Amino acid sequence: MPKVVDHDERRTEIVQAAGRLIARHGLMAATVRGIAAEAGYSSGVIDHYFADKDDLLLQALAASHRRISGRFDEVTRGLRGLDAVRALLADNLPTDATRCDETRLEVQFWARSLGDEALMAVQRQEMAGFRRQVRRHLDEAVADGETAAAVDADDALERLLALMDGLSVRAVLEPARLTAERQRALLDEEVHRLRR
Amino acid sequence: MPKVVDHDERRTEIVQAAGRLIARHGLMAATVRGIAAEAGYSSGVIDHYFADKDDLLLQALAASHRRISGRFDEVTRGLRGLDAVRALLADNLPTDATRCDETRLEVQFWARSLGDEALMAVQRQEMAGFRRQVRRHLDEAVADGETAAAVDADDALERLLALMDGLSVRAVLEPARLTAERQRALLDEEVHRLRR
Amino acid sequence: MPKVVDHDERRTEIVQAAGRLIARHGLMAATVRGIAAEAGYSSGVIDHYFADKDDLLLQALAASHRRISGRFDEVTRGLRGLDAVRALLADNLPTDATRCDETRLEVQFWARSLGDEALMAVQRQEMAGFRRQVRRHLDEAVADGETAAAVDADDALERLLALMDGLSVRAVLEPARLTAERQRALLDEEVHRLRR
Amino acid sequence: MPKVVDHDERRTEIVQAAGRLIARHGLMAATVRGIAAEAGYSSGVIDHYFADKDDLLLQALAASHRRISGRFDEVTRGLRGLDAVRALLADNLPTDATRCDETRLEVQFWARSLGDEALMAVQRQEMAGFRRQVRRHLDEAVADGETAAAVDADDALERLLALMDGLSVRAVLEPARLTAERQRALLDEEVHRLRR
DNA sequence: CATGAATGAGTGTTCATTCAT
DNA sequence: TATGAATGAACACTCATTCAT
Repeated sequence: MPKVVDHDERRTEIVQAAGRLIARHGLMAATVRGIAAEAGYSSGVIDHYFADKDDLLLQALAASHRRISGRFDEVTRGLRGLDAVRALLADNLPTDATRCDETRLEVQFWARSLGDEALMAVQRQEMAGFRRQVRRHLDEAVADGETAAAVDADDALERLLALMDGLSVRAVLEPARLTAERQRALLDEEVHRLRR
Repeated sequence: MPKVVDHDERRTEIVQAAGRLIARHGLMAATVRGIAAEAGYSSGVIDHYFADKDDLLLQALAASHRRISGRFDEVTRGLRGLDAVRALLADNLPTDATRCDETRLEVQFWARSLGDEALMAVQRQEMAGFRRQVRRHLDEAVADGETAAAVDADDALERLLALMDGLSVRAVLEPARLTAERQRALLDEEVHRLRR
Repeated sequence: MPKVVDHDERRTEIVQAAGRLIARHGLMAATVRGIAAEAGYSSGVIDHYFADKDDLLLQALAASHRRISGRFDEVTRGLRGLDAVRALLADNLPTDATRCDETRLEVQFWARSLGDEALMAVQRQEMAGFRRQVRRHLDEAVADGETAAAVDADDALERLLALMDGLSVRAVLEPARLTAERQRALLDEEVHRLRR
Repeated sequence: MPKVVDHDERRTEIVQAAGRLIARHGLMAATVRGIAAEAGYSSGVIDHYFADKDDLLLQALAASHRRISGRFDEVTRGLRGLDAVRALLADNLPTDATRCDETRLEVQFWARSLGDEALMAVQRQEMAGFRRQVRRHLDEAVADGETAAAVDADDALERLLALMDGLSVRAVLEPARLTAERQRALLDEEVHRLRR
């Protein structure tokens, strides 16, 4: 009778351990041994649950993205149009420990993607998903007549996403200068400008 | 009479080779052997010109920053206020091969800085320098009565820099979506909004 | 169930391999790769059992010293006073293959200690331990009235230890000239002179 | 017209620089670059005056031995028999900075010789020369009726040399414990015992 | 004659990977 | 299933050596 182990649960444990390490010390410091130790296992266990290290890292990225998108319904509940847009973008800013970890992890993978085509392809898919979400709510705003006539949805979307990413990266590089409140205020102001 | 070699020129040669490798394949792929080979030398040559790999990498970052700031005078020549602000920010966008390399390299060092306090300190200093430059021209704009009354210079500065960084990172991650023209148009629009 | 390996036994195995290499070809020739090969393993195995090469080398020295002091009880069993002194000193002379290796290893570490303060400190502690052992038996001899009245224990101790070291180093440098018998005879004569 | 350089003088300069480095920091730390720098030259100069590094090191050893034997006439002037023996041996003890350097260098080469047959052969020749010197004076002592009847010249010689080497190595390993006076006193006592 | 640029083999070390248990 | 022993390639770095100038 084999030992009963919840395979998925174990994978999740390890993936989260990897995520913590990447977020806190960077991809360079995220060794197989380190990740296994962080998860409370020995290094060999990685072999059971992942094809190789790249597989594990990719799953750590996917898990972070899943966690983020898992909050979408919650943060946009009852909202539509610009309010929903603002909620989505604000939720992505590194305004607390969890979101800082997410941003820091994201920046690590941005860097790695630039030298890894396969990873880049994954990243683009993930980004496209988020873009569609925001776009949908932006279209609602236009349809609802919430936005000024001069507002071009394509431009607005692109600028908002860029602002979100720019604020995110600067906030994790200089947390002292960009407090959570400041980040939100700067983003809110940008959204506010779209209103008629 | 010793072999005639311009020490600084050779350093520059190697630093640029390092820069190319970092920009194209990432810091992870930038090995001492690889950099030496890219420069056309054997690995041992690094020992002559740099204290260690970290020294070389730091100089590659510094060289990229020097190159960027070396263009400041040129791009802002004859300009002041918002025109100068726009020129500075636009010059930093990855709108051509050179600037793409600069941005890609920068993203690599962002990631590494998040796990390396010493590097982070260097990065912050460098960022502060650029910030001051932009700020100076923004203050000119305010002094010249170029900006709308409601414009807060601190907020404007922060948002512009965030937008620049966000556009930059998005552009190198998805060059097909964010053409040079698009980047500049989005930035220009943001600057334009500051005007009275 | 993990692969069953006696961790300490494996360490000992590698430490002994290191000891052999050091004794036979010197510290300079004792590379990590060479030691691992001598032990019958690949180079990476060192990483499992030792913090670094210095740790391994230090353990090789400590093991040699432990081996030597492990014989103390045996060689002095039933002896006291000058007989015990002679037994201790004679046991340290390079009079057989094992003791030659021990002496050759010791000379390697003498040399290294002269350029390495940390190692020197370790060496001095170890030497002090042996000195105390001999001293204890010398004091017995004095207390038992075994020694001549003119004998100063401090001087006798120092001269005996110096003679032992001098014979040892000469014997490994010129094994043909200083046979085991000769070494013992020279030492015995020196001990004999202490008697009343 | 070629630059006029005293070839031998330059060699001597470099050899002495090597000797200083070996004595102070050990053979391991005596790099070609370091030796050249200590001598005030660039590393390439070694190539002009020495076949290779081993050649240079060997000459550093030879120079130290020449220096020592160069003092023989002086220290034995007007002396014969046991007085000359004592003078020769005492002159070899590490009783001042110069002689400490000589001893420290010697210990380095003892260690290296144990793993290098060619060097060992050289060392044995050098040691034989010193041995003959001491032996000659010891024979004088016997011929002069200076020694006790029971004294065997072979044994006495061997023990004196061993004592000298043992005191030397212990003195450089623990300079605080074995002062110059102590070394000389211990040696004198041993010589004294030979007298009738 | 002297320099120091350049080489490349060798070093200690790290680490993803494999696999017997 | 989980361990951690073992591997071996890759890494940064050191250094004796060569040689154009």
